[in-house]
Amino acid sequence: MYIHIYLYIQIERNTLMPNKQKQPRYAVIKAFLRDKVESQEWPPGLQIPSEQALTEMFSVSRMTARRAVKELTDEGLFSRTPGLGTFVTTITSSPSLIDIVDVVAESQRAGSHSHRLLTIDAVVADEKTVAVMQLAPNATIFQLTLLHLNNNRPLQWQSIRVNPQRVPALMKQKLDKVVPDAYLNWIAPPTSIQYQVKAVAPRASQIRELGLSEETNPVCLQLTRINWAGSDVVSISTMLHAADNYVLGVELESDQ
Amino acid sequence: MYIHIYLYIQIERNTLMPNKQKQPRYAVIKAFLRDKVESQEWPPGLQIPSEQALTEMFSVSRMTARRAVKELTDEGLFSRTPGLGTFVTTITSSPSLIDIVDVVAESQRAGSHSHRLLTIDAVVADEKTVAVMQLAPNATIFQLTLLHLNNNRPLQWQSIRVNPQRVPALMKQKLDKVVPDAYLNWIAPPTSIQYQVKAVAPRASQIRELGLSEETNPVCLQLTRINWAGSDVVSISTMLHAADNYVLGVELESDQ
DNA sequence: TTCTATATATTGTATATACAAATAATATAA
DNA sequence: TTATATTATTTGTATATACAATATATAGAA
Repeated sequence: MYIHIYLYIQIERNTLMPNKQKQPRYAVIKAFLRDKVESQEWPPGLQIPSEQALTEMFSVSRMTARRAVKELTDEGLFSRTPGLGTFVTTITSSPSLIDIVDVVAESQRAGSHSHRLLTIDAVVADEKTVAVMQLAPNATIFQLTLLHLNNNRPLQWQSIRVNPQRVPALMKQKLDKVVPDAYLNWIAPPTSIQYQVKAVAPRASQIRELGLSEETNPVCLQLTRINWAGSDVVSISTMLHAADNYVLGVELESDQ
Repeated sequence: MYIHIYLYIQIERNTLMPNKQKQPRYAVIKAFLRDKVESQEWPPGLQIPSEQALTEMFSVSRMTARRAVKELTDEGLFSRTPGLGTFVTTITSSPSLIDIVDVVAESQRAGSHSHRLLTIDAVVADEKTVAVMQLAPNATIFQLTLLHLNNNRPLQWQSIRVNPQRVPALMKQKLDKVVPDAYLNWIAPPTSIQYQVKAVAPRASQIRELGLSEETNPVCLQLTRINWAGSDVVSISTMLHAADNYVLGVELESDQ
């Protein structure tokens, strides 16, 4: 049965649909295995066929069968133990991840983005910033705050603290024209990024700038982002979003 | 019996070959490549040595060199184009992920967890729940709310809506003894999980149960989690944490 | 010049093979 | 019976090889 389908696709490709690319064999096996798990035909905990068994089932080499199992294992679908076998994972045992959405980048892609520079200063760094950036005590840093807008409506309030040693010419740029993050990423491309997500109550000025109403006990989702270039901290950004506008993860449409 | 042999081998290793844990060759190449990128010797955008070049540099087969590059590519360190080459990625181009921390599981591991069942009812599902769970209109679901405690201090407020078709015997369990999530994962192990993160203002009852002070404009980080078993929604959980106690991502110690 | 074919470099897929390492079951010896 | 040794199964690492697919550079033809 499987072989029949495969040959059919081959013929399709060569005669009728020249653009329909052939699926690699390892991908076929991956799809087979994934379907078994997702359809719950193979429940969590079950041992799946060994590489040798898959090799015979699909008439491929062991390395090809192995690739399919390996990639799904990397995805967290299986767990393997040498000498024992491969097993369907219980999903609670695998860590869950969530995407950090860059709403500003999305707004820029949509062509509806603009921003307003609120403040830009050279200030003496507070203790925490000194510690994170590994600066000398009372060192001066650049601090700017800005408001990102989507279709001229407030989208995100952002504060950026910049390490002047990595971006000395920051104050000379026309940052009301260029988005500061774009300039920073140009001058000092980050090699790693740390994120933190937190719920906070916005300050009065932030309520005003984000256009929130003060009566309804406003709440913001705050992202803090540290950009590293090698072993140096280039910038620390704090980004505030109105809780109603910004949600991380899947849209679920459910209330509390 | 078996265990005795195992321990014996362990001791042999520890005495005769103390630290010499032989690293696989592909791991050596991975470490080499990772160091080049993290030390910024190879900046973002740079083309790295081809598989053939690495093969000669390390006197390994192409498949071994390829494995090193491939795994780092999967991690997001490199991007590859057939016919062109392999390049160090600009980190802004790769999506960022954040771990969803299960504070309840951590508290259980630490042995300091307890919980209090607040309510448990069979109720008529609201429209949104009917839609997500794909139930008949006005279908009955199980709804329970509970408070998780760590060292007898409020940790998380949780509401769970359960699909009775997948967990019919829920109401007969002693859920003041067993954590409901543990029972649900036992009866209907999830095959996939969706998360959502949001900032919310807690309700009066939640403020009281979480032990928050009402004066200070309390704020909570809310996780919503949908557990799937195959194509069925088993449960929808809403979890509330005091903003001060719960942070996703790295601890940064920075304020707004 | 411009277009076209060819060659080259690089990544992607696939096979066949070998041996190492870990686990479990079985056979053997004390 | 009990401890030890052997065997089989399974996953992990590594090599050598072949050909396909893609992008660029180069040489040749119009």
